[in-house]
Amino acid sequence: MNIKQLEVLRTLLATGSTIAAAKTMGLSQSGVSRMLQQLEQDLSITLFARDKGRLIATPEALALGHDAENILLAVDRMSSHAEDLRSGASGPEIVRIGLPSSMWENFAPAMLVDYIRAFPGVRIETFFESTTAINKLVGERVIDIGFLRMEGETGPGIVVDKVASGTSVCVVPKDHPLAELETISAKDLRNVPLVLIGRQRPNRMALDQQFARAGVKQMVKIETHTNSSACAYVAQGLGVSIISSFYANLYRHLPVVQRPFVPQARQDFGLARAAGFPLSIAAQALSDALQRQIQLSQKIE
Amino acid sequence: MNIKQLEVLRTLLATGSTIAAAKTMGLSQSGVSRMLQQLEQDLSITLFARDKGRLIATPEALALGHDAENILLAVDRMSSHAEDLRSGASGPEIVRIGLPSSMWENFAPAMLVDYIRAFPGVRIETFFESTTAINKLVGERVIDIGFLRMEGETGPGIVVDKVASGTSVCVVPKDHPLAELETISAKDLRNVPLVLIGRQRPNRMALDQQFARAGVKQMVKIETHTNSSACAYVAQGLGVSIISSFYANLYRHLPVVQRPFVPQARQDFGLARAAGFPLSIAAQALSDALQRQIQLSQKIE
DNA sequence: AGGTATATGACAAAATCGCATAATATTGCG
DNA sequence: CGCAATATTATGCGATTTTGTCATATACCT
Repeated sequence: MNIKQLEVLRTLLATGSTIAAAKTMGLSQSGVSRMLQQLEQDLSITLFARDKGRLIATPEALALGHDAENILLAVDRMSSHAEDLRSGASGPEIVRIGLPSSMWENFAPAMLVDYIRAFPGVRIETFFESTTAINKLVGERVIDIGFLRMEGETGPGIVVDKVASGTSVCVVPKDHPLAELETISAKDLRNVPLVLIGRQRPNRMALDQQFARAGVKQMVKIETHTNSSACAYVAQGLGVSIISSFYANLYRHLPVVQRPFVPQARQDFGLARAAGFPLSIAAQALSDALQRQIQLSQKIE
Repeated sequence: MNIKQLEVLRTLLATGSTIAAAKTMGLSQSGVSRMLQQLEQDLSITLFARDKGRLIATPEALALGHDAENILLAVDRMSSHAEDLRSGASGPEIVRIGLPSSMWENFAPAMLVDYIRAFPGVRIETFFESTTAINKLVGERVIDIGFLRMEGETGPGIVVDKVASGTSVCVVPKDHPLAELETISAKDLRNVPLVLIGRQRPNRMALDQQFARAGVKQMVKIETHTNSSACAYVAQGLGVSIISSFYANLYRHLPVVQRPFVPQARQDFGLARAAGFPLSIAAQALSDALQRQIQLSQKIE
């Protein structure tokens, strides 16, 4: 598979014939025909039916044509990006911080109130993203410092300092029968509607295995991808969820309670920055403010 | 530029040398070296500095390496998609919906409570993403339906039906002097700390121009990228923000008020789905539940 | 019969790739 | 300090593969 072949697929879908596609692409008709055949061979799938000497797009062609479009758009973006980098642009000094989406309502505002008191002139940019995205954006120097879950591997050229930890807890509505238990295990969740996050992520797979070992089939009602939405769904009675106590502590204001989910898994959280690039004074101070806010948010009342 | 070259870039960033990259990729060292040179020539940019006979990644390499990764991931997805199409694989039916991050706390849970009452057996997956990301994910068939701002262009092969609208409002803390005004204009925001979103997006650029035309320099204290964090920052007294009334209505529970920001811009919001693929009954019902929840959220009390 | 469209044989040009080697730098040891 | 060993990138060269065109065969429709 190569980029020219994907352009052929896109153009064939748009024009309907090899002759028209050839004209559009500045190639010979036979060249287009060969490239189509080569792409079909590479993908081991028939993209166009040959019906009485004419090409008819198969449903597979339509489906994969979209994938091809995505690839070609990504290629265009890369080319544009390269051009932007060549021409260069710069702005005033700011500090850019990446945080999980769970932190926008209370944690981040409180942290910034604290920070801005001491650094009134600094301009802040906040990104609420997933751990994976923050990892990437720190590596790309789009973000100066980023709070993320430590899940083993970070990108190349990134340093992560551990700043917090948590353990797995089950979050249930305040008035739920399960709220009366001291601890909750997979066995307690038989036939209980679940709201789960992190599908296909390592911690989620470990959780799935805990259920499997307990011989309990998960009754997943809602999959989502943020701790915040999981807590909100629990508060609304849509099910119970299993997340880290670190995040659960950020949602004490919701009508939910948390119980240790046994056996408990541990989660570590860190602050990521690019290796080899010392933080500016402003950025280091924001890092300090973040850690003060972590202390406050995890304090047991 | 070709796919093999992008793999070379990715592998070089990961391994640091042509010898290691060659080993990883099953190529010769000289082949890797040539492909890197060819890619640099194609992009007209230096990706690696040659420092004493060794390659040192430039910032450009790190930035473009992310683009390359996106392309390669898209290629992998296409290959996997082709394989799925060949094998005719299918799983349990679920509905996957994309929503802005602003909706996780109240809107989404309420919508799902409503929906699940009528469709108890359907499994839901929620993605809280930006308009751009939702656009992409709908196009890639990762998301079945996605709520997004209508900003002119959607991806190819996507249909967007308008389902809501809003106007620009200034969100200020309840007890702020500006709360006493009936309407707020750029002139009223001279020397007022601002919390703004959507930097480099079209609507934000239009807003910037409004300030420029009024001769008012923006005192941007915080840049962020979600309506929810903007409202939270305003509630904490970190500044005032200008967002759509549609989103402001989702945060009436915060100690903030909204005033028309004049001259008022209008925003349209739509529900996106893939063109040519009719929604399943379950997906259509979720679309209906979303629109009912929109009616409820925008009701004036 | 003429027009339209795709597929294929033959061939040339371009690109890819590996081998061998040159050039440069670092490291360890006497 | 000098030298050998090792590590790394870049380049000349040749073989192989891929790309792409020309000419033409084949099929279908009017």
